Amino acid sequence: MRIATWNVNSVKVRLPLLLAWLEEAKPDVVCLQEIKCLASDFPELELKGLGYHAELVGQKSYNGVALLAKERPRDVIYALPGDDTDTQARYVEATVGDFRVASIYLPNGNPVGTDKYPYKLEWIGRLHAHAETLLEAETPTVLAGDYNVIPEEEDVYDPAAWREDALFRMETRRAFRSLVNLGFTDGFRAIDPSPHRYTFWDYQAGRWQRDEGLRIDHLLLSPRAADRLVTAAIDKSPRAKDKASDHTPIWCELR
DNA sequence: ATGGTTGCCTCGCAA
Repeated sequence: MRIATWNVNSVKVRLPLLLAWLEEAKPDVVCLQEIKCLASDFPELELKGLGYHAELVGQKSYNGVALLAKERPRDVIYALPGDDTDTQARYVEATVGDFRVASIYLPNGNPVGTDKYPYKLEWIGRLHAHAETLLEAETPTVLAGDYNVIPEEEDVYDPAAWREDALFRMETRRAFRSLVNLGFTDGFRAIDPSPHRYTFWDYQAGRWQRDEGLRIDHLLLSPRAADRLVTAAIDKSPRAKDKASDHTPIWCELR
């Protein structure tokens, strides 16, 4: 089972690239983030044409996550539990085959010093609590998505410049580490330990051309999923194309 | 050099 995650930064704009990549990479499950549209505007028919079922939670202009799967997803939940007042479309989770898979768009949190940052920390706290529940079920689980967290210095081109950013400051990294320490494996890192492997490059200042990026999209594997990990990779090819997202897909193969 | 770009029912905001 090949499971991928990709922040597409508008599914409408990215649809030609997305369809081309699905045909080439043939993932069984794809978690999308920042679809930036209502469910009624989601290109369900085009994706069905390539054999993908879609489960999603949409929102106008911002956020929005989807889960695409060749097998029909079951037992879908459309929000991260723990706060019924949170209306931001950032979480969808379902069972595909014998895996539980979540598509996650964790809040960015910038600028630090506004209410955006405590919202990010609270969101990670809710994810931590929910992850504990998921682990108790002992179903092989993959929490995939844009975490907006740079885990280590080697995951950013200029750690000093990013030290106080919401994606990298110590409080953020500690919260992420605490989530991982519940027993998850960073699926990409388990396969490729080399530094400076990025999943995001800012559109500005020639960051892509200079390979000055961030590793902020992650596949967190529960112990039973990690036991089945065969390989994982970042596919940089979509980032090089015209009309690219600022993120590129990462995927893992689980036997 | 506080630059630069993309996407949003755009004229500011989020990333």
